[in-house]
Amino acid sequence: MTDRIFIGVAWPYANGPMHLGTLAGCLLPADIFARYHRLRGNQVLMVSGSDEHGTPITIKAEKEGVSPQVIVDRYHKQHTESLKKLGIVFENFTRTSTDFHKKIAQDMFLRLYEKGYVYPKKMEIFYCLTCKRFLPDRYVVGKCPRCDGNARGDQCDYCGKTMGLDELVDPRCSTCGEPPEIREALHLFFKLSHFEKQLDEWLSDKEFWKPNVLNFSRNWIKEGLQDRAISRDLEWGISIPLQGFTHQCIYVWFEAVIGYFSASQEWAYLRGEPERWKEWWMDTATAKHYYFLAKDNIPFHSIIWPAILMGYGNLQLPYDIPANEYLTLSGEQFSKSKGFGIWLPDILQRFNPDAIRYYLSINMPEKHDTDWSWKDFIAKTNNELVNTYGNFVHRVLVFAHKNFGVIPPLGDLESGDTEILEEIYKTVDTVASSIHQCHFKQGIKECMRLAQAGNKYFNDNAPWKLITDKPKRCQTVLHICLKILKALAILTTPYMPHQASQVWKMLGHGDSIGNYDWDEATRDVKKLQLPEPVVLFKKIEESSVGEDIKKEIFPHLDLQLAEITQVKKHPRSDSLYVLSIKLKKEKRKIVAGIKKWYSPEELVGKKAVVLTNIVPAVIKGITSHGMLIAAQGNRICALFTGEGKPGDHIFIQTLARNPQSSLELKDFQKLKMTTDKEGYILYKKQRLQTKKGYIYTDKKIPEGSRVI
RNA sequence: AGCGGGGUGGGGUAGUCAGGAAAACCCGUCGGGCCCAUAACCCGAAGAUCCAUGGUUCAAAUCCAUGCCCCGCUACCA
Repeated sequence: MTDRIFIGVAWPYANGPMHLGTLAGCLLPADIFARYHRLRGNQVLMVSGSDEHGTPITIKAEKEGVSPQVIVDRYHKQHTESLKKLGIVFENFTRTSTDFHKKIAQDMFLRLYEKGYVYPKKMEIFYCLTCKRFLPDRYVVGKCPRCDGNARGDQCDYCGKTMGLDELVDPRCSTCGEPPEIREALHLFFKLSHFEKQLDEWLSDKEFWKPNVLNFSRNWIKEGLQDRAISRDLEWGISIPLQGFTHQCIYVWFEAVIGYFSASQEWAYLRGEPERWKEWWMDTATAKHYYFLAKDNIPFHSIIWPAILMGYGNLQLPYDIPANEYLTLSGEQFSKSKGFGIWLPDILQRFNPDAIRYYLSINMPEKHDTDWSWKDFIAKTNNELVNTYGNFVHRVLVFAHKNFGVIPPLGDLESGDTEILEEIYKTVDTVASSIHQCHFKQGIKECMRLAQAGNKYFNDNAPWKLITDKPKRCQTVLHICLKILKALAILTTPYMPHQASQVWKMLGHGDSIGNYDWDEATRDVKKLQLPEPVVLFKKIEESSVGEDIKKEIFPHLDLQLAEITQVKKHPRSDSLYVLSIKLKKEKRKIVAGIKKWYSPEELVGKKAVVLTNIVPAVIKGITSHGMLIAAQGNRICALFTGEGKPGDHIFIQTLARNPQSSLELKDFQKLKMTTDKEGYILYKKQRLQTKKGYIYTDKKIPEGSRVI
């Protein structure tokens, strides 16, 4: 019997291009899952869309001097194109700015209001007189009353103190810099607290969830659910359909999740069967709802969205939320707002989408954060995808095409044959159950294992000898190899759909692999004419990511941002200082020869770049545990500084950090780093950075100055 | 600070929830085979006190406790 599978994918925000993390954590697992279920003959409804409302989009539009609509149109189009290239297939990928969504979001809002789950309450908010708008927390900056550090909104960046609006010292609007005033405003609150018990009960039988998702959600409830404001003073959003509130908008987190519901209805409407969505949302017996998202989004889907659905009544609740962890880049986190990451439109231009899908599948952040490293991407693509898998497909097809031209018949079986045949059947089952349980990494690994077993089988039987000695036997061996290929084509379809259909064609099928189901993987191979095979995947040249990675010593450096806490003169030298510096946790002493250029007053409190893993050196009697990095040119010396906290790592995007325990000075001196005309520090034409931004000199210095 | 994740051969990971025979996989190193294939494929070898200490057990990488060290979140970013 067929199941109905609803798949909701977290809505990518339309203020910039999508990055790899979204693909790895949300889109790809969802697509694998959906494709698998479609192959299984289940009815799949997979929806998502661009999340197009909210302040960040307004701000971006203002910066560019265009209307928000221009921004969201641009990125929605770009998102759609990226998805198409990647082969991520939705039943409906829509956007939150449609009238359709607006109407349904407002209906849902009203229904909750009518049932008493939404109620008005007064609250205090910052209002900027210059910008003429209310300011969300993150758009107010000021000083922390406790540590005097920079604080944003209701929390101090530095010491982490949370505070009320009135506690923030010297608050400023982050856009115009003017002090805002506190205004009282009437807002609408969602009565989340009302659903506490109901949610707890609903979660009680979710033992099959990923432990982190379940524990996180249960803890949230245990700590007590607070009612949340769901109205905002914005012009860019869905207006609240209530008298007295029409100047306000529905808060985006509230409105965006409703998109799952509206996108389903829109899908039904667009295909001319406007009632079909009910099969997924109201037929609670057969429909299962899955949501694919990243860990930061868990409570919205495991608490708030279910509460909305409960409040609305009679709608299907999530069945599973197999949330993923994060994908990091060279060990640092992706960030859309900081512009740090790998963007889908960019990487799709450079690499085969199936290669990207492969690497992200085998390296998926299912249980913990995983790292996208360019080096590893190249290694896995070349060694596993190209060599093991691609070459197996190729050698079999080339051999069969050259010697037979058709798929040869199966003769008498030997023991090795039955073994490999069983291996096929076993793999088909394990891949199925892996995907079924959302263990995507395991599934693709099983596919690779079968390809490897195929290689072994091919080698052991040496058909290139059999072709002259025992042609009949050779036919059987090749028949079995082609059977493996057929199974692999089906099994890898969810992971790498493009190559799968290519293999399918090369096996002599005149029709699309899309016409077949999962069980086709084990059905007999027919005598089909084989076309001329072509290569599936080409190796990635190391130069295509721009670096000679192997001899690279840059990754061995452990460069960190350090705060200088104390400056003393070196007792035995006129040019040296002894600096106390603070890293993430530890404190160190380092000796630096910058007395000529900096006074102690200038240095204390400064953030500077320090090489922390250099072998400690005794300099005129004092041991220096690290080395201050500076640029020198034309008799000027400058230190480097940048955004971030003490201990933050400094790196470049294309090389993963891999610090050695101790680095010789001469190794460091081999590296050529220079400054550019804007004062950024370059290594191999790339700027060094923290995750918060680039590293730069603290004073003007000639372009091309050596870094020492 | 609070919350979450992690520490497994030289590098990268799996295994840990439901404790049990030789700790699995990819890369790298060394040796061998093969030569159909994208200089690819196959076999073998070296290499791990599975972070530390203590505990539970006939049996611990796996369970419990404590400690050390990394990383992330606590931003309307997946």
